[in-house]
Amino acid sequence: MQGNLRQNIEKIVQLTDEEYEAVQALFYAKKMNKNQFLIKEGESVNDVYFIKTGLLKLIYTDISDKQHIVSFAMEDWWETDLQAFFNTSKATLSLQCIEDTEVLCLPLENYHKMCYEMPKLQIFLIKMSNAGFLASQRRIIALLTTNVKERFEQLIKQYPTLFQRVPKSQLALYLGVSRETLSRLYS
Amino acid sequence: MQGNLRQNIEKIVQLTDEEYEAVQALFYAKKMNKNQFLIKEGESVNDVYFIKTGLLKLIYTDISDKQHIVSFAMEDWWETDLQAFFNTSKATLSLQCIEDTEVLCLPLENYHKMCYEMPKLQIFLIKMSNAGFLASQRRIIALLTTNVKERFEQLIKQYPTLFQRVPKSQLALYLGVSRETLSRLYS
DNA sequence: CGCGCGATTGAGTAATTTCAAATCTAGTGG
DNA sequence: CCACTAGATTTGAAATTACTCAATCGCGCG
Repeated sequence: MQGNLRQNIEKIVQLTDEEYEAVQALFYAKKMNKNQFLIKEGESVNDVYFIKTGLLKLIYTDISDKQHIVSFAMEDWWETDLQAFFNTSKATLSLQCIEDTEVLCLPLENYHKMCYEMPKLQIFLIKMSNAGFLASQRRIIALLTTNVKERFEQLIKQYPTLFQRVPKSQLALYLGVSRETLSRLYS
Repeated sequence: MQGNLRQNIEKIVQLTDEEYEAVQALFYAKKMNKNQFLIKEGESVNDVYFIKTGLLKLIYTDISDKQHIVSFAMEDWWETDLQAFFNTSKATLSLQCIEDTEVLCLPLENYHKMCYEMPKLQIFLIKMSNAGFLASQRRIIALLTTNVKERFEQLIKQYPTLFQRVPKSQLALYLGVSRETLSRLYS
Protein backbone atom coordinates (compact mmCIF):
# COMPACT_ATOMS: atom_id res chain seq x y z
CA MET A 1 0.00 0.00 0.00
CA GLN A 2 1.21 3.47 -0.82
CA GLY A 3 -0.14 6.98 -0.54
CA ASN A 4 -0.83 8.70 -3.85
CA LEU A 5 -1.21 12.45 -3.75
CA ARG A 6 -3.34 12.78 -6.84
CA GLN A 7 -5.73 10.03 -5.81
CA ASN A 8 -5.91 11.50 -2.34
CA ILE A 9 -6.93 14.90 -3.67
CA GLU A 10 -9.27 13.46 -6.28
CA LYS A 11 -11.32 11.78 -3.61
CA ILE A 12 -12.56 15.33 -3.06
CA VAL A 13 -12.02 17.35 -6.25
CA GLN A 14 -11.22 16.27 -9.80
CA LEU A 15 -8.13 17.77 -11.41
CA THR A 16 -6.95 18.06 -15.00
CA ASP A 17 -3.42 16.93 -15.71
CA GLU A 18 -2.27 20.54 -15.87
CA GLU A 19 -3.89 21.35 -12.59
CA TYR A 20 -2.27 18.38 -10.95
CA GLU A 21 1.11 19.41 -12.33
CA ALA A 22 0.67 22.83 -10.75
CA VAL A 23 -0.24 21.25 -7.44
CA GLN A 24 2.55 18.75 -7.48
CA ALA A 25 5.06 21.53 -8.11
CA LEU A 26 4.24 22.96 -4.70
CA PHE A 27 5.59 19.89 -2.90
CA TYR A 28 9.09 18.57 -2.40
CA ALA A 29 9.99 15.02 -1.43
CA LYS A 30 11.84 13.83 1.63
CA LYS A 31 13.01 10.41 2.79
CA MET A 32 13.47 9.63 6.44
CA ASN A 33 14.75 6.64 8.33
CA LYS A 34 13.18 4.86 11.26
CA ASN A 35 13.45 6.88 14.48
CA GLN A 36 14.33 10.13 12.73
CA PHE A 37 12.32 13.25 13.47
CA LEU A 38 10.35 15.14 10.85
CA ILE A 39 9.36 17.66 13.53
CA LYS A 40 11.16 18.27 16.79
CA GLU A 41 9.63 19.99 19.77
CA GLY A 42 11.03 23.51 20.08
CA GLU A 43 12.07 23.80 16.44
CA SER A 44 10.12 25.48 13.68
CA VAL A 45 7.64 23.63 11.52
CA ASN A 46 7.94 24.50 7.86
CA ASP A 47 5.70 22.00 6.13
CA VAL A 48 2.61 19.94 6.26
CA TYR A 49 3.44 16.36 5.29
CA PHE A 50 1.66 13.93 3.01
CA ILE A 51 2.83 10.41 3.74
CA LYS A 52 3.61 8.22 0.72
CA THR A 53 5.01 5.27 2.60
CA GLY A 54 5.86 4.53 6.18
CA LEU A 55 4.48 5.20 9.61
CA LEU A 56 4.97 8.03 12.08
CA LYS A 57 3.81 9.10 15.51
CA LEU A 58 2.87 12.57 16.62
CA ILE A 59 4.14 12.92 20.18
CA TYR A 60 3.50 15.26 23.05
CA THR A 61 6.06 15.19 25.85
CA ASP A 62 4.68 16.35 29.19
CA ILE A 63 6.41 18.23 32.01
CA SER A 64 7.53 15.02 33.71
CA ASP A 65 9.04 13.92 30.40
CA LYS A 66 6.44 11.29 29.71
CA GLN A 67 5.51 10.76 26.09
CA HIS A 68 1.95 10.68 24.83
CA ILE A 69 0.92 9.80 21.31
CA VAL A 70 -1.47 12.33 19.83
CA SER A 71 -1.86 10.35 16.65
CA PHE A 72 -0.33 7.80 14.36
CA ALA A 73 0.12 8.79 10.74
CA MET A 74 0.37 6.30 7.93
CA GLU A 75 0.22 6.03 4.14
CA ASP A 76 -2.17 8.47 2.50
CA TRP A 77 -2.34 10.59 5.67
CA TRP A 78 -1.62 14.27 6.19
CA GLU A 79 0.21 15.29 9.32
CA THR A 80 2.01 18.16 10.98
CA ASP A 81 2.04 20.24 14.16
CA LEU A 82 -0.84 22.41 12.91
CA GLN A 83 -0.52 25.01 15.63
CA ALA A 84 3.14 25.67 14.94
CA PHE A 85 2.74 25.38 11.18
CA PHE A 86 0.02 28.01 10.86
CA ASN A 87 1.52 30.43 13.33
CA THR A 88 5.12 29.86 12.26
CA SER A 89 5.87 29.28 15.92
CA LYS A 90 7.98 26.62 17.58
CA ALA A 91 6.67 23.06 17.69
CA THR A 92 5.05 21.80 20.87
CA LEU A 93 4.77 18.34 19.33
CA SER A 94 7.28 16.02 17.69
CA LEU A 95 6.75 13.86 14.64
CA GLN A 96 8.92 10.78 14.62
CA CYS A 97 9.24 7.91 12.16
CA ILE A 98 8.28 4.48 13.44
CA GLU A 99 9.36 3.01 10.09
CA ASP A 100 11.38 4.28 7.14
CA THR A 101 9.17 6.91 5.64
CA GLU A 102 8.72 8.89 2.42
CA VAL A 103 6.77 12.12 2.55
CA LEU A 104 5.79 14.99 0.30
CA CYS A 105 6.31 18.33 2.01
CA LEU A 106 4.09 21.35 1.48
CA PRO A 107 5.71 24.56 2.80
CA LEU A 108 3.53 27.27 4.29
CA GLU A 109 3.94 29.68 1.35
CA ASN A 110 2.71 26.96 -0.95
CA TYR A 111 -0.13 26.10 1.37
CA HIS A 112 -1.13 29.74 1.06
CA LYS A 113 -0.89 29.52 -2.71
CA MET A 114 -3.28 26.60 -2.67
CA CYS A 115 -5.46 28.44 -0.25
CA TYR A 116 -5.60 31.80 -2.02
CA GLU A 117 -4.97 31.10 -5.68
CA MET A 118 -6.33 27.66 -6.49
CA PRO A 119 -10.09 27.56 -6.03
CA LYS A 120 -10.44 23.81 -6.41
CA LEU A 121 -7.82 23.21 -3.80
CA GLN A 122 -9.62 25.46 -1.36
CA ILE A 123 -12.51 23.06 -1.36
CA PHE A 124 -10.05 20.29 -0.75
CA LEU A 125 -8.42 22.11 2.14
CA ILE A 126 -11.77 22.84 3.77
CA LYS A 127 -12.78 19.19 3.56
CA MET A 128 -9.40 18.04 4.79
CA SER A 129 -9.61 20.28 7.84
CA ASN A 130 -13.13 19.19 8.53
CA ALA A 131 -12.09 15.57 8.30
CA GLY A 132 -9.32 16.16 10.80
CA PHE A 133 -11.67 18.02 13.09
CA LEU A 134 -14.18 15.18 12.93
CA ALA A 135 -11.56 12.55 13.63
CA SER A 136 -10.39 14.48 16.69
CA GLN A 137 -13.93 14.86 17.91
CA ARG A 138 -14.50 11.11 17.61
CA ARG A 139 -11.33 10.50 19.57
CA ILE A 140 -12.50 12.85 22.34
CA ILE A 141 -15.80 11.03 22.53
CA ALA A 142 -13.98 7.72 22.69
CA LEU A 143 -11.75 9.00 25.49
CA LEU A 144 -14.75 10.26 27.44
CA THR A 145 -17.08 7.36 26.94
CA THR A 146 -15.28 4.06 26.53
CA ASN A 147 -12.90 2.12 28.70
CA VAL A 148 -9.43 1.15 27.60
CA LYS A 149 -10.43 -2.31 26.42
CA GLU A 150 -13.04 -0.97 24.03
CA ARG A 151 -10.71 1.75 22.77
CA PHE A 152 -8.06 -0.85 22.09
CA GLU A 153 -10.44 -3.08 20.16
CA GLN A 154 -11.76 -0.09 18.27
CA LEU A 155 -8.25 0.98 17.32
CA ILE A 156 -7.27 -2.45 16.07
CA LYS A 157 -10.49 -2.78 14.11
CA GLN A 158 -9.98 0.58 12.45
CA TYR A 159 -6.27 0.14 11.71
CA PRO A 160 -5.52 -3.59 11.77
CA THR A 161 -1.96 -3.12 10.58
CA LEU A 162 -1.03 -0.97 13.58
CA PHE A 163 -1.13 -4.06 15.74
CA GLN A 164 1.64 -5.57 13.61
CA ARG A 165 3.65 -2.46 12.98
CA VAL A 166 3.75 -0.78 16.39
CA PRO A 167 4.98 -2.13 19.74
CA LYS A 168 2.12 -2.53 22.21
CA SER A 169 3.78 -0.12 24.59
CA GLN A 170 3.28 2.59 21.98
CA LEU A 171 -0.34 1.69 21.52
CA ALA A 172 -0.69 2.17 25.27
CA LEU A 173 0.72 5.69 24.93
CA TYR A 174 -1.95 6.39 22.34
CA LEU A 175 -4.76 4.93 24.43
CA GLY A 176 -3.70 6.76 27.57
CA VAL A 177 -2.86 3.82 29.82
CA SER A 178 0.29 2.18 31.11
CA ARG A 179 1.67 -0.67 29.03
CA GLU A 180 1.15 -3.05 31.96
CA THR A 181 -2.54 -2.27 32.13
CA LEU A 182 -2.92 -2.72 28.40
CA SER A 183 -1.09 -6.03 28.57
CA ARG A 184 -3.44 -7.32 31.25
CA LEU A 185 -6.50 -6.34 29.25
CA TYR A 186 -6.28 -8.34 26.08
CA SER A 187 -6.17 -11.88 27.42
CA MET B 1 -21.27 40.12 25.88
CA GLN B 2 -22.79 39.16 22.56
CA GLY B 3 -21.62 37.37 19.45
CA ASN B 4 -21.42 39.53 16.35
CA LEU B 5 -21.26 37.70 13.05
CA ARG B 6 -19.53 40.42 11.11
CA GLN B 7 -16.86 40.96 13.74
CA ASN B 8 -16.39 37.23 14.02
CA ILE B 9 -15.74 36.89 10.30
CA GLU B 10 -13.63 40.01 10.12
CA LYS B 11 -11.18 38.59 12.62
CA ILE B 12 -10.11 36.55 9.59
CA VAL B 13 -11.14 38.37 6.39
CA GLN B 14 -12.27 41.96 5.82
CA LEU B 15 -15.61 42.44 4.08
CA THR B 16 -17.19 45.38 2.31
CA ASP B 17 -20.70 46.31 3.37
CA GLU B 18 -22.08 44.68 0.22
CA GLU B 19 -20.16 41.50 0.85
CA TYR B 20 -21.39 41.33 4.39
CA GLU B 21 -24.96 41.84 3.23
CA ALA B 22 -24.57 38.89 0.90
CA VAL B 23 -23.19 36.77 3.70
CA GLN B 24 -25.81 37.79 6.18
CA ALA B 25 -28.55 36.87 3.73
CA LEU B 26 -27.43 33.25 3.96
CA PHE B 27 -28.40 33.00 7.63
CA TYR B 28 -31.71 32.94 9.41
CA ALA B 29 -32.28 33.69 13.08
CA LYS B 30 -33.70 31.41 15.74
CA LYS B 31 -34.52 31.91 19.42
CA MET B 32 -34.50 29.02 21.84
CA ASN B 33 -35.36 28.66 25.50
CA LYS B 34 -33.35 27.02 28.23
CA ASN B 35 -33.38 23.22 27.96
CA GLN B 36 -34.65 23.18 24.37
CA PHE B 37 -32.78 21.21 21.75
CA LEU B 38 -31.23 22.77 18.66
CA ILE B 39 -30.12 19.31 17.56
CA LYS B 40 -31.56 16.02 18.70
CA GLU B 41 -29.81 12.70 18.40
CA GLY B 42 -31.39 10.69 15.58
CA GLU B 43 -32.86 13.67 13.77
CA SER B 44 -31.36 15.45 10.81
CA VAL B 45 -29.03 18.41 11.17
CA ASN B 46 -29.81 21.19 8.77
CA ASP B 47 -27.62 24.04 9.92
CA VAL B 48 -24.40 25.12 11.46
CA TYR B 49 -25.11 27.58 14.27
CA PHE B 50 -23.46 30.86 15.17
CA ILE B 51 -24.30 31.79 18.73
CA LYS B 52 -25.28 35.42 19.34
CA THR B 53 -26.26 35.03 22.97
CA GLY B 54 -26.65 32.17 25.35
CA LEU B 55 -24.92 28.93 26.19
CA LEU B 56 -25.31 25.39 24.89
CA LYS B 57 -23.85 21.96 25.40
CA LEU B 58 -22.99 19.41 22.73
CA ILE B 59 -23.87 16.04 24.20
CA TYR B 60 -23.06 12.46 23.40
CA THR B 61 -25.27 9.83 25.02
CA ASP B 62 -23.59 6.45 25.39
CA ILE B 63 -25.10 2.96 25.23
CA SER B 64 -25.81 2.90 28.96
CA ASP B 65 -27.62 6.22 28.56
CA LYS B 66 -24.95 8.25 30.29
CA GLN B 67 -24.41 11.74 28.98
CA HIS B 68 -21.01 13.15 28.07
CA ILE B 69 -20.35 16.74 27.12
CA VAL B 70 -18.30 17.02 23.95
CA SER B 71 -18.16 20.80 24.19
CA PHE B 72 -19.79 23.87 25.55
CA ALA B 73 -20.70 26.58 23.05
CA MET B 74 -21.12 30.19 24.00
CA GLU B 75 -21.38 33.67 22.49
CA ASP B 76 -19.36 34.14 19.32
CA TRP B 77 -18.98 30.38 18.88
CA TRP B 78 -19.87 28.14 15.96
CA GLU B 79 -21.37 24.77 16.71
CA THR B 80 -23.15 21.82 15.13
CA ASP B 81 -22.95 18.07 14.76
CA LEU B 82 -20.38 18.34 11.97
CA GLN B 83 -20.55 14.72 10.94
CA ALA B 84 -24.29 14.75 10.45
CA PHE B 85 -24.32 18.23 8.94
CA PHE B 86 -21.83 17.48 6.17
CA ASN B 87 -23.17 14.06 5.34
CA THR B 88 -26.83 15.00 5.75
CA SER B 89 -27.12 12.00 8.02
CA LYS B 90 -28.85 11.64 11.37
CA ALA B 91 -27.31 13.30 14.40
CA THR B 92 -25.25 11.21 16.80
CA LEU B 93 -24.94 14.20 19.11
CA SER B 94 -27.47 16.55 20.68
CA LEU B 95 -27.15 20.29 21.12
CA GLN B 96 -29.12 21.59 24.09
CA CYS B 97 -29.54 25.08 25.51
CA ILE B 98 -28.21 25.64 29.02
CA GLU B 99 -29.58 29.18 28.89
CA ASP B 100 -32.01 31.04 26.65
CA THR B 101 -30.15 31.30 23.38
CA GLU B 102 -30.20 33.24 20.12
CA VAL B 103 -28.45 31.76 17.11
CA LEU B 104 -27.92 32.47 13.44
CA CYS B 105 -28.46 29.36 11.34
CA LEU B 106 -26.51 28.56 8.18
CA PRO B 107 -28.17 25.78 6.15
CA LEU B 108 -26.03 23.35 4.19
CA GLU B 109 -26.91 24.80 0.76
CA ASN B 110 -25.78 28.18 1.98
CA TYR B 111 -22.64 26.73 3.48
CA HIS B 112 -21.93 25.37 0.03
CA LYS B 113 -22.57 28.78 -1.49
CA MET B 114 -20.00 30.28 0.83
CA CYS B 115 -17.70 27.42 0.09
CA TYR B 116 -17.97 27.43 -3.71
CA GLU B 117 -18.95 30.95 -4.70
CA MET B 118 -17.48 33.35 -2.19
CA PRO B 119 -13.68 33.27 -2.29
CA LYS B 120 -13.14 35.38 0.80
CA LEU B 121 -15.40 33.17 2.82
CA GLN B 122 -13.49 30.10 1.74
CA ILE B 123 -10.46 31.41 3.53
CA PHE B 124 -12.64 32.00 6.53
CA LEU B 125 -14.05 28.48 6.45
CA ILE B 126 -10.60 26.95 6.17
CA LYS B 127 -9.38 28.90 9.18
CA MET B 128 -12.51 28.13 11.14
CA SER B 129 -12.10 24.41 10.55
CA ASN B 130 -8.47 24.55 11.43
CA ALA B 131 -9.26 26.39 14.62
CA GLY B 132 -11.78 23.71 15.56
CA PHE B 133 -9.32 20.99 14.71
CA LEU B 134 -6.65 22.62 16.85
CA ALA B 135 -8.99 23.07 19.79
CA SER B 136 -9.93 19.39 19.62
CA GLN B 137 -6.31 18.38 19.47
CA ARG B 138 -5.52 20.44 22.55
CA ARG B 139 -8.41 18.78 24.33
CA ILE B 140 -7.09 15.33 23.42
CA ILE B 141 -3.67 16.23 24.74
CA ALA B 142 -5.24 17.55 27.93
CA LEU B 143 -7.23 14.32 28.35
CA LEU B 144 -4.11 12.22 27.81
CA THR B 145 -1.66 14.17 29.88
CA THR B 146 -3.29 15.95 32.78
CA ASN B 147 -5.28 14.83 35.76
CA VAL B 148 -8.79 16.01 36.51
CA LYS B 149 -7.70 18.76 38.88
CA GLU B 150 -5.47 20.40 36.30
CA ARG B 151 -8.09 20.06 33.59
CA PHE B 152 -10.64 21.68 35.84
CA GLU B 153 -8.37 24.62 36.67
CA GLN B 154 -7.47 24.97 33.02
CA LEU B 155 -11.13 25.05 32.02
CA ILE B 156 -12.03 27.70 34.59
CA LYS B 157 -9.04 29.80 33.63
CA GLN B 158 -9.96 29.64 29.95
CA TYR B 159 -13.68 30.25 30.42
CA PRO B 160 -14.18 31.87 33.83
CA THR B 161 -17.88 32.46 33.25
CA LEU B 162 -18.61 28.74 32.85
CA PHE B 163 -18.04 28.30 36.56
CA GLN B 164 -20.95 30.67 37.22
CA ARG B 165 -23.21 29.61 34.39
CA VAL B 166 -23.03 25.82 34.49
CA PRO B 167 -23.77 23.40 37.35
CA LYS B 168 -20.62 21.63 38.50
CA SER B 169 -22.15 18.29 37.69
CA GLN B 170 -22.13 19.35 34.03
CA LEU B 171 -18.53 20.43 34.23
CA ALA B 172 -17.77 16.94 35.48
CA LEU B 173 -19.43 15.50 32.38
CA TYR B 174 -17.14 17.63 30.27
CA LEU B 175 -14.02 16.70 32.20
CA GLY B 176 -14.81 12.99 32.14
CA VAL B 177 -15.19 12.34 35.87
CA SER B 178 -18.04 11.75 38.26
CA ARG B 179 -19.50 14.79 39.95
CA GLU B 180 -18.49 13.39 43.33
CA THR B 181 -14.84 13.17 42.34
CA LEU B 182 -14.90 16.69 40.97
CA SER B 183 -16.51 17.94 44.15
CA ARG B 184 -13.78 16.37 46.26
CA LEU B 185 -11.03 17.89 44.15
CA TYR B 186 -11.55 21.60 44.48
CA SER B 187 -11.31 22.04 48.25
C1' DC C 1 25.53 -18.18 23.91
C1' DG C 2 24.31 -13.79 25.73
C1' DC C 3 22.47 -9.25 24.93
C1' DG C 4 18.62 -6.10 24.46
C1' DC C 5 14.09 -5.03 23.70
C1' DG C 6 9.48 -5.76 24.37
C1' DA C 7 5.89 -8.13 26.88
C1' DT C 8 4.09 -10.18 30.97
C1' DT C 9 3.27 -11.02 35.89
C1' DG C 10 3.00 -9.96 40.89
C1' DA C 11 2.23 -7.10 44.84
C1' DG C 12 1.34 -3.02 47.08
C1' DT C 13 -0.51 1.65 46.62
C1' DA C 14 -3.20 5.39 44.84
C1' DA C 15 -7.06 7.24 42.45
C1' DT C 16 -11.76 6.93 40.98
C1' DT C 17 -16.30 4.99 40.93
C1' DT C 18 -20.59 3.74 42.86
C1' DC C 19 -24.34 3.94 45.84
C1' DA C 20 -26.45 5.96 49.69
C1' DA C 21 -27.24 9.52 52.75
C1' DA C 22 -26.81 14.13 54.36
C1' DT C 23 -26.52 19.00 53.45
C1' DC C 24 -27.12 23.20 51.12
C1' DT C 25 -29.60 26.74 48.27
C1' DA C 26 -32.90 29.29 45.72
C1' DG C 27 -37.52 29.80 44.69
C1' DT C 28 -42.55 29.16 45.95
C1' DG C 29 -46.63 29.73 48.34
C1' DG C 30 -48.88 30.27 52.71
C1' DC D 1 -41.19 35.52 57.70
C1' DC D 2 -41.30 30.70 57.56
C1' DA D 3 -41.95 26.09 55.81
C1' DC D 4 -41.44 23.28 51.89
C1' DT D 5 -39.50 21.46 47.76
C1' DA D 6 -36.49 20.35 43.88
C1' DG D 7 -32.14 20.47 42.33
C1' DA D 8 -27.36 20.72 43.19
C1' DT D 9 -23.54 19.67 46.02
C1' DT D 10 -21.05 17.36 49.46
C1' DT D 11 -19.63 13.52 52.35
C1' DG D 12 -18.88 8.67 53.70
C1' DA D 13 -17.48 3.99 52.90
C1' DA D 14 -16.80 -0.02 50.19
C1' DA D 15 -15.51 -1.82 45.78
C1' DT D 16 -13.19 -1.38 41.56
C1' DT D 17 -9.74 0.00 38.50
C1' DA D 18 -5.33 1.56 37.22
C1' DC D 19 -0.69 2.84 38.41
C1' DT D 20 4.05 2.05 39.89
C1' DC D 21 7.97 -0.57 40.68
C1' DA D 22 10.35 -4.71 40.38
C1' DA D 23 11.14 -9.13 38.66
C1' DT D 24 10.68 -12.46 35.06
C1' DC D 25 9.89 -14.26 30.58
C1' DG D 26 10.43 -14.72 25.36
C1' DC D 27 12.64 -14.04 21.29
C1' DG D 28 15.50 -12.41 17.47
C1' DC D 29 20.20 -11.26 16.31
C1' DG D 30 25.14 -10.65 16.25
